[in-house]
Amino acid sequence: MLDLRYVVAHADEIAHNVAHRHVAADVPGLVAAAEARSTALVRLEEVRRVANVVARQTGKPTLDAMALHAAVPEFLRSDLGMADPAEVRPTDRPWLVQVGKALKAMEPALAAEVDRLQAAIESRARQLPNLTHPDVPRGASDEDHRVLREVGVRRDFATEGFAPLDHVQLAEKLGLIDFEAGAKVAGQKFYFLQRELVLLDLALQRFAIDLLVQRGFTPMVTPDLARPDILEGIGFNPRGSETQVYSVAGHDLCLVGTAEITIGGMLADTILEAEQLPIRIAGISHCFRTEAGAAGRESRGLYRVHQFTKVEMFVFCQGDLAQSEAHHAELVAIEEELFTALEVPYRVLDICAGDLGAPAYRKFDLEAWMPGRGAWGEITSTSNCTDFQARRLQIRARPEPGAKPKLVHTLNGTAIALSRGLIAVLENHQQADGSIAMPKALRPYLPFDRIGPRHT
RNA sequence: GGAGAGGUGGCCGAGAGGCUGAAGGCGGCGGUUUGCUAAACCGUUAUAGAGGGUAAACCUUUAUCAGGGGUUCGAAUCCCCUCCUCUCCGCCA
Repeated sequence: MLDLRYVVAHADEIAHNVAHRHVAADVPGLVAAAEARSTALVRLEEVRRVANVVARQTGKPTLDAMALHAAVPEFLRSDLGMADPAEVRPTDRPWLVQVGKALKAMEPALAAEVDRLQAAIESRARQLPNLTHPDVPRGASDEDHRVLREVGVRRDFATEGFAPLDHVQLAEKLGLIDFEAGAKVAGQKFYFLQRELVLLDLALQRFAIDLLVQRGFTPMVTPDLARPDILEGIGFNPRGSETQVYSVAGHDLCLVGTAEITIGGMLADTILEAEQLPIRIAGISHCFRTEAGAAGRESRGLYRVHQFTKVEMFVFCQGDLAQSEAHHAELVAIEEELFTALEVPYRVLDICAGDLGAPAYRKFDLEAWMPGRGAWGEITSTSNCTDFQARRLQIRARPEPGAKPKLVHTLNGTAIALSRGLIAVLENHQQADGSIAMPKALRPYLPFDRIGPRHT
């Protein structure tokens, strides 16, 4: 969520940003509603103020006729029978009660008007995405992302003398994934990991966690469910037909799509001290996604599934762009270090404005080369959300001891997703004999250095 | 799932229709005293919003005692609903 006062004061800039991001939002309507609300609110507060004065006077008179008359603004006097000071009876209890009743009767309509305008403001404000980093490329399609660099060497399978298989074929041959059983118990896009792949999955988690702990992250295993207001604070929409989020029937809970939700939520409504920051967390969770509207798209194998495990990085830092951008650069660097160590060729993308998602100020994706598809595929994503999430969640920090709290900046990034990360490792390390060599970096975590080959 | 006890300011803890945004204490901040520390004493110390003020200061004001609704001229206090926390029992990994 953006700062409403900023939006009203910079309506043109916001309108440009909305267009840049290819988002539909009614900025003029928002500004008009904000101004109308301000007027209505002043009126409502005046009525309440007078009601308080009259109630106090009824209980224990302290004002004379002139003072009581003076306490009532012009626009209310005739309605209250106080047009002239002579009509004011400051010690006449029944009279005061009548005045109090008259004031009370006015309140609901005024309050309803304020509420109506407030709702109009909020529904429009919710459509607004975060501001955008000036270097973010324009556009809204996959071709509009900027390729920042390409790292690692893609294997030349022709020279090696065999045609690479995709991970589904590899897993089939080696008995590593059972998609049919997954479909039987839970439906399409669920699966059982089996045999060595389970150990590889755990090894990748440990590998990522160990590296992150070295970098000063606190490891955590986080809840897989969260309340809807936490989801909304992070920028997810738990309701509606297009939602990516599963809700639990009979409970006010949702299955999380990422540990970003719970880690961000854990500090909701908190004021942090300067020395507590930055807080850097490495969270392990399961991730659940409905993939509504994604039917048929890149749906083979593990690429797009309803459930996977993920090691997520999350950072809370002071609400200062220089600091959050430095953390953002570090998150990308860590992602690159992980996949370099896993000997997976990748490229880094600066995601274009139209594809950022509402909370992100800037987003970098890593795409791994996936020989089985003969294409790049997204494996990680890291976003600087500046104060967009912190504002709704009310996460603040004092810039220095005793100073007024300021909204923090939040950042998130994938260390490794145990679905696409598995694809990248399996496909890039397949051998001519049908086995899969394990990257050296994982050897300390595995009781074998290759999976297969299997001869049946 | 069953039973009970609770939710008041940064924390503890009073308050049981009207000068209560809330006693008292702790903690924090400022000051006096002091060779330094400590102690003592004095003062001060919620958040969000609105209006005014060029602005910082400041002034006025609204709301907030878990949340929502109700009674009343007036609610932290009375009534209803919801949520949350804790304890015990059951079940379970």
